[in-house]
Amino acid sequence: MARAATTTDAFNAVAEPRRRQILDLLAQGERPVNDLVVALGLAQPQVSKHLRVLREVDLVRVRDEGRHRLYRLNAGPLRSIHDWLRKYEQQWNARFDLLDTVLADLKEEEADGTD
Amino acid sequence: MARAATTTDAFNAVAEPRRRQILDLLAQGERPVNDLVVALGLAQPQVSKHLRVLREVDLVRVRDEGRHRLYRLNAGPLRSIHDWLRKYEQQWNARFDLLDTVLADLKEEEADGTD
DNA sequence: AAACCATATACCCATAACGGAATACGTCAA
DNA sequence: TTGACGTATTCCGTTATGGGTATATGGTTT
Repeated sequence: MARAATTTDAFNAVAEPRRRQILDLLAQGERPVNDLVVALGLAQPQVSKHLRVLREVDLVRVRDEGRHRLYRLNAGPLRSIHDWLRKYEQQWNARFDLLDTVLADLKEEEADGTD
Repeated sequence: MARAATTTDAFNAVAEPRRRQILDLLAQGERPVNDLVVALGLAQPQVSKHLRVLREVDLVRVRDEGRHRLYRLNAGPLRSIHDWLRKYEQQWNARFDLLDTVLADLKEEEADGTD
């Protein structure tokens, strides 16, 4: 088997930095493709392809306006990532390693009676 | 160019479900590889390979204990994901779509005077 | 030293990514 | 209708994935 498709879920879709940039831009409001092309400095086909991936995991929605296609953010699927991360929130400060060390030190002192 | 390596950053490392499972297991405490093998129902080499990826992005740390290698979680790098997500937290309820719709409706009514 | 246990690495395969370039499609203007 | 514009799709090449299986490495016990 190969790596899971980028369209599998939000985790995979968002692993690509350009796609995060696109979402960041769309967070400011609806935009046509060409706006994104300019803002990202990417070729238009690549942008369209990234948008397709984002559409497939429902991170963006489209609306046709004449010959333009206006993309907008749909942040909902990001919630699954946030939910998964929640259980780690208390651990990022690496406090636990520190705590371990401190506790070990205390235990030693207590055991050998050193000041 | 191909997809960014899984070892590029936490985003890519964590896109693989098995690796998230591994982190979930390690969240409960330090464990030797074989524990994970049993818990995941995966073959040992695959687990070692996933652990390598997680080590390379510093999401896990290792400690040698005789012939065992005890892996433990290092949640720090997850923070970068959380930080990126933060700007979207207020948008998950899709309230903005709703707002768009309402505003559009109001505009229409205002324009054509139809009740 | 030999046998054994725990883990890591090497090699193979099928799959798909991403960027580039060319082109197809759909809408609007003249 | 023809042409221009905005966007999507197709095809290509390079790269690396993740699982499978075999094997290497390192520590422990006898």
